[in-house]
Formats: sequence, C-alpha cells, structure tokens
Amino acid sequence: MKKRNNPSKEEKEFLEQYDVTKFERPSVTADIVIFTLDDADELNILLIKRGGFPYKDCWAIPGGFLEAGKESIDEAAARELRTETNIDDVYLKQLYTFGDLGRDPRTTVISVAYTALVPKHKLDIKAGDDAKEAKLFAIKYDVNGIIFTNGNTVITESDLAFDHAEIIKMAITRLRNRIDYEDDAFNLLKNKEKFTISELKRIHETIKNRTLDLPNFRKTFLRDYVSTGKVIDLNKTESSKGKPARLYKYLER
Amino acid sequence: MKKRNNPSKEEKEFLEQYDVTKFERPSVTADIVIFTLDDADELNILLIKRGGFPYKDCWAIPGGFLEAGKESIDEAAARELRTETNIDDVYLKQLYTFGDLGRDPRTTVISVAYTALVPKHKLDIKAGDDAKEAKLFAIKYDVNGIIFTNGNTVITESDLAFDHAEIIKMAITRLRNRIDYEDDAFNLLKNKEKFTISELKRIHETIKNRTLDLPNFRKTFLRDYVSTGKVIDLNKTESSKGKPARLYKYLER
DNA sequence: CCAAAAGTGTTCATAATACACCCATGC
DNA sequence: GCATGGGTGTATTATGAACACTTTTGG
Repeated sequence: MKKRNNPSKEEKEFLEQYDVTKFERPSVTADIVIFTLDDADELNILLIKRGGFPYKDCWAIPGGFLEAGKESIDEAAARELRTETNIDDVYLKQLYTFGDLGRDPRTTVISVAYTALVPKHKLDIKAGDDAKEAKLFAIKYDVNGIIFTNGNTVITESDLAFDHAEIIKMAITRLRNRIDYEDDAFNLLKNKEKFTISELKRIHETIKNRTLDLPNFRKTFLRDYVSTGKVIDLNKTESSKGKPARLYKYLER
Repeated sequence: MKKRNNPSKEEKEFLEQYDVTKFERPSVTADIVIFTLDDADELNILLIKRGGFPYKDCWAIPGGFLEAGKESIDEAAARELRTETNIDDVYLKQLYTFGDLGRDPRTTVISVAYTALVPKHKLDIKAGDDAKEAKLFAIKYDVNGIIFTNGNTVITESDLAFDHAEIIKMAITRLRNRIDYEDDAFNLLKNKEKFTISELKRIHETIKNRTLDLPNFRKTFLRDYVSTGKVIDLNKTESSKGKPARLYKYLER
C-alpha cells in the first residue's frame, strides 16, 4: 500500500467520525472460472449446483461474498478457490467485473470474476457452503452455443445461474486471445518442470479448438521460449510410444 | 438480463426475507482515467484536486460512489464522466478492479476503474462535488517514473491520492497494448468523420511514445481499415501546408 | 519390419521495417 | 522555385502456415 504523507489531526478526526452507512452499498462477490484439461485433453470447467436461493438447483461457477475489511478481493478469490478445490498457488487472475442492475435478484451484487488455470490432478473438488454438488464439465459447442457435459448431464447456457454464462464465455475468449502471447498454457501442464513439446501443443490445441502443426509449433516454441531462456532444455528424453520426446522445464517469471 | 425459470413460491418468500445486512459490505466506486490529446499532440489526463478527506488537496482521477440499486457500475462511470466533463457518448471501457485492503483509509472501498478516450474540444471540464479543481495534465516521464505537468504545476506519483498512480499506469499500458489491434485511436480524433492519415498517425505516435514511418503507417492503414471497409475514403482533400491530404471517415461498428 | 510419435528441412505467402524518391500545394 | 507535408515504390527481413521427409522407439 502507498504511504500517505502525514495525515493531519483534522483528517484523523474526520476518519474517526466517518459514517460507513452514508452510502447505499452493494454486496461484492469474487467468482471464479476454473479451467482444467481432462484426460481426453478437453477443456473442462468446474461448476457447482446451488444449494440455496436464488437460482437454487441451478449450476453456477464457484464464488462467494467478499468479507469486507478482512480480505482484499484477490484474497477473497483465493479463499473461494481453496474452499472449493483445496488448492493454492495456482494461476488466478482477475477477468472482469460484472455489475449490471438486477443480475442478482436479492440485492445489488457486484461480481469480480477471476480465471483460474489448474492441472486436473491438483484439484480436490468438494462442494462448499452453499453448494449441493461440484463437478467438472467438458466445454462443447452446438447450434445454440456453448454447452457443458459430464456423462449424461448436459447443461446449456440457460441452465446457469445469474449471468454466469456471460462470464464463462468472456473467460474462454480471453484465454484464447492471451494464449499466443502470454505464458498461460504452462499452467495447465501436469508438471511445469518436466514436459514435452507435444504436451504443450495439446493444451494450445484444446484452447484454440483446432489442431496445430507440430513442426511449426516446435519452431515457435524453440524461438519464443527456449532461445529466450524462459524454458530450458533438460537434455533428457521420455519414451512411451514412438520416438522418445525431449523434456523441457518452464522457468517461472 | 437473463430470464429466470419460474421462481418458486418458496424462492419468492426467501427473497422477501433476505437480510441485506447479513454480510459486511464494501463501498464501491467507479473511477475514470480520462485521456485526451492536447494541441501539441501530447497525451493528457484529467486530474482533480480533492476538496475533502481523505487525501484532501491531493490530486486524483475523477470518480464517485456507486449508488447501489439505482445504477449499474457502467452507468455510475458514465454518470461520473458526465458530472466532471459534461460529455456523453464517448469511449468508456472498464479497465480493472482494485480492491486491496487499506487502499482507502475510511473503509473498504472497491474501485472499478474505467478508461475514457475523448477529443479535447468535447471536454467541458468542471470540478464536481468533492473537487476543488479539475485540470488536464500532460503525461511525461523522468527518472523517477511518470509525472504530470500543467504549466508550472508538476505532479509526481507520490502526489496522487489512493492507489491512483497504479491505476493510471495500468491504463496507459493497456492503451498502448491495445492500439495495434483495436480501433481505440479513432476515438481521439477531433472528428471521426473527416480525418487524414497523418492525424491518425500522430495519435498512434503519442500513445506509443515514438515516431512512426508515414509510408508504412499508410500501408497498414489502407490494408487494415480501408480495404476492410471499416474506414471509407471520402475522395476529398484538405490543404494546409504542403500537398493536400486525403480525407477518411471511420465507420462505427 | 511396421506403426507411431518425434524431429528436420524446404517452400510460399504475408507482414514489418527501412528508405529512396516523386507530387501538389502555399508563399 | 523551394519548403512542406502527402503519397508511391522497392528491397530486406521476419513470421506463419503447409507439407515432405527422416529418426527412434516399442512391439
């Protein structure tokens, strides 16, 4: 926090008498779009089934009210992520703030939305306070737009609570736009310290929703990451089927 | 707003009894970084001198509290912009939401920051409620970082209230990153319906803080805007000094 | 030997950059 | 005619995409 230059006695008195009820205040929530890749390399999102009103039994992205004075909004988002998935220290970035009138039927609720990128094995999903269920859903598209599937369950945009469909769509768009010039994709690797070019390519393919050419992907990877020192070549290989693949390690910051 | 599927009687009762005081609520403000170009084609920002505590007599970006229930945050931002500059219908986009603990000494204040791009002649600057003065400042840089100058007045980062220096710096960075692939620059033209390539080039140069090559700028302009139909050639010219320049018109959306 | 996946090399189209030079106006 | 800014053309290099081909493993 920025340091202030000598608050005067006058100012101190003002602050002590400041009436916190002077303005009509909204509630503020931190809501999180949690992305991961499933074993079939499909983009998944964590949704919870709401246990309470409003939108009881509708699916929603996890989130919760900011406890004003106790935590920053970033901390509120991190707390919600921890509550729902038992993880800490993952990619968690602010997406956008939603504050239309009537987006929550109770009262004015400003939602500060975040995007989290998490490798699936780190997720320990548990339904939080207000949630009956919490599940991962694959993101697919059909004529009517985006859909979310998990086994027999199919969720459409209109099945989602509040304006969460809009939030999710913005999160996907942002993720797609960022992937070519930001390091976001590395956060979805099973292991950032030991991965192959093909693994990283599959993440890019999932996010962009199209196949990529491996030789070309390799070329740009070597140019943009290895040559610049952001990624180091471990000089080791790993084999499964076919020719053993070279292993790389992503260096944070 | 999304339509909800048949709120049950049970849900209606819940909503009627909902206690709005259940959670500790923060205050929410909409604060605006207003950019314009002065007659010397320098990037300017509107700052106000705070008339009340906290940070009395410090310079700040204009903004004000969201009147929850009466307006959306976007509307609050538009209202603040109108109050301070008497303008409507200009570029106004959400930038980022700032919600660190202690960023406002009174109480928890979440600030939803916006960026406005306005041609200077549209600005009718007036000091609002809480402001003693409102003035445009040229944005410059020196060893200690960003500074704001207007005649003899020089404002440094530490002269700004709250975390407004951080907000302004983020706004500049975002503006710079967007200018190559978004149409933002057109909003700073004196007249979007009638402008020359050189006028647009000067805006790009100001924002990027470096000179550009006119032949190359023209080429990309013709390729990205004229050929795509986003801008039309008016087939007219305007002369001042040197060869008369061809006039273009930007088509909104 | 064969399938499968990794890795190399070549070609082509497009884009960014630098810069030499010509054009139309006012004075 | 000459200074001034507008406008054209060309060469160089970087980037993105398509694709043919080779290499190394497991079975």
